[in-house]
Amino acid sequence: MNQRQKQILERLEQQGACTYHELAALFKVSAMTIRRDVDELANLGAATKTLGGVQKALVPAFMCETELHARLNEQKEEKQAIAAQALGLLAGNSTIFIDGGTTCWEFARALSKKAQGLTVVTNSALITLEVGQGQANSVIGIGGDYDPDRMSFVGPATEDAAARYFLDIAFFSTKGFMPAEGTFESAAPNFRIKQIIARQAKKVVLLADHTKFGQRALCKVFNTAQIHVIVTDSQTPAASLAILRDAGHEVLVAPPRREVTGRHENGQTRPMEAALG
Amino acid sequence: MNQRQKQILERLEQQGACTYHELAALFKVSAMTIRRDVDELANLGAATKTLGGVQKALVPAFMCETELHARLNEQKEEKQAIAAQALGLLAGNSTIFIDGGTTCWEFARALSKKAQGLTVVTNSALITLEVGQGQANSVIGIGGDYDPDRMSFVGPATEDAAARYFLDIAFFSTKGFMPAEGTFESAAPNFRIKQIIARQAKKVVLLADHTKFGQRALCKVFNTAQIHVIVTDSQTPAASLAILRDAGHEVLVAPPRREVTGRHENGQTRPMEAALG
DNA sequence: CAGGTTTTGTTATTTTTTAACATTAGTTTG
DNA sequence: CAAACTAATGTTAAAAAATAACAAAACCTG
Repeated sequence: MNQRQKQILERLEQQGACTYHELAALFKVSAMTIRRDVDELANLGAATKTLGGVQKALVPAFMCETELHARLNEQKEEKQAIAAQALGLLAGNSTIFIDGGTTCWEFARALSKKAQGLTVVTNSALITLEVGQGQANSVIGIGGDYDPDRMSFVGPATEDAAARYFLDIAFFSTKGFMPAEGTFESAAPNFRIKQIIARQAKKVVLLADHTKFGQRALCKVFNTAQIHVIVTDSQTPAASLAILRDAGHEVLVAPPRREVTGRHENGQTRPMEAALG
Repeated sequence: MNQRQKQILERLEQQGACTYHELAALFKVSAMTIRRDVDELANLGAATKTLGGVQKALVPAFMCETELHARLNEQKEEKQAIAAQALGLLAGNSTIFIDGGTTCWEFARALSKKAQGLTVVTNSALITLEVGQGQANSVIGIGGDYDPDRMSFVGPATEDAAARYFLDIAFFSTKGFMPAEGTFESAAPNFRIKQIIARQAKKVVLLADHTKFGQRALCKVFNTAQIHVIVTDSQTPAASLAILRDAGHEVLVAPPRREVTGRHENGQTRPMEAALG
């Protein structure tokens, strides 16, 4: 990124938007040059093109550039398939817990569109917003110290608050899952909350796509024995499934999802660029 | 919003982006009609215009179509001016509370850019995200029953959690403010939380633009005597200010914000629209 | 300094946007 | 029920912007 581009961004930060003409005059270069600068900035996601100019990037202020945002899109297909499958476990009027992981986020999205009448407890701010916005289900948020990287609440206050709730079903995602051992997380903050919730839930469900299988991480959260149902996708090795079924666990395998029909195949993350054949 | 517009949004939800031609063919109407539909959607913030078409709004999917979203833009200038002014009340390393109103949201936005090292307690999910994302300040969220209309947590669990925190400064917004009486809210849910927090804060600050003055609403929250500082904008009648100052309150009046220099005078919230003299 | 590369400027072409007006459909009202 | 009005849609022409392709300048680098 050249000097001029940096200055353009600075200006955007103050003004919000500029026309090409304005910038061309300001830097005493041709509009075409500005145009090229802006093209790059837009490609970087640092700014947004408008009709005759540029604008401050309007990506959702939160969840931009976060590492979470990237994770949200990994194995998206599988996660959606798992989410759809897990929906089948819900009965009307249940009280459920949804964990803050990315697989659970897909589950929450699916749920907020399809399910209704549920009471959803969560320590994830993202899931609170997602489910709450749907209006069809009520949400109870567990507060505490906010962890922006996970967009969820952690810490002692969260643990205290979690202890209030006794639920029908608790849905968890995980960093890693060894069928013969249990689930693993890479960081301590949220593992205690998970344990508290699981202990007070009638049914514990684990949502884990095939990439989670065989992965260990820093700390162990659940023994496999604590988990009643495992939902995974079709790419999980049969051997793993067998171990779980032999041990008496209910295992749901989500079928691969159907192809999308439309022609727009790209990822759609930035304006402009669109038409102009 | 007409039927076609709703369908456009649905399609965007799936595809991410469409061209005008595509939509015109799909609905068997002229491109001009689609264009007009999209213009409206873009104005609502429900979608984003691109060069030859539309795109899924980059705004957080939640908080669109909500009545809150609309309120966020009312008196935006004044609110920003007030927010900037209120920033001056902050000392380093304070622990503060920020209320869930829209004025407070502007304050949170300003704060997350300018301030650092603060501990911010809030029962607003929006503010949690906003401030948390900035990384410069830590956030403690107060959980409870989630109220999607306000994007904040309310109810007994929230009240219990609120009772844990003793703060240096608490910032509140309000529905209505009668200088000789106090502040008013239209709904009961959040008034108790405000009272609890205010009781435990060393300093209580009210952020209220001129439109709040002289308005009563369903229930009274604070007596004016409970409020230490009032921050308002320059359009508030001098008589009101006098009453407050005579009663010994600190009153800050935010000066009108300087004009933007470029030609882009609008609030920069949506792409396109920009140039084209 | 010659040769190459990168950056910038110019121009012509295509496409989009806009605005103004014409048309149609839909509603109200006498 | 039709006239009169209103709202929605379609059509067209003019203005502006985007793109692409090429020309010129600035900048290395050997």
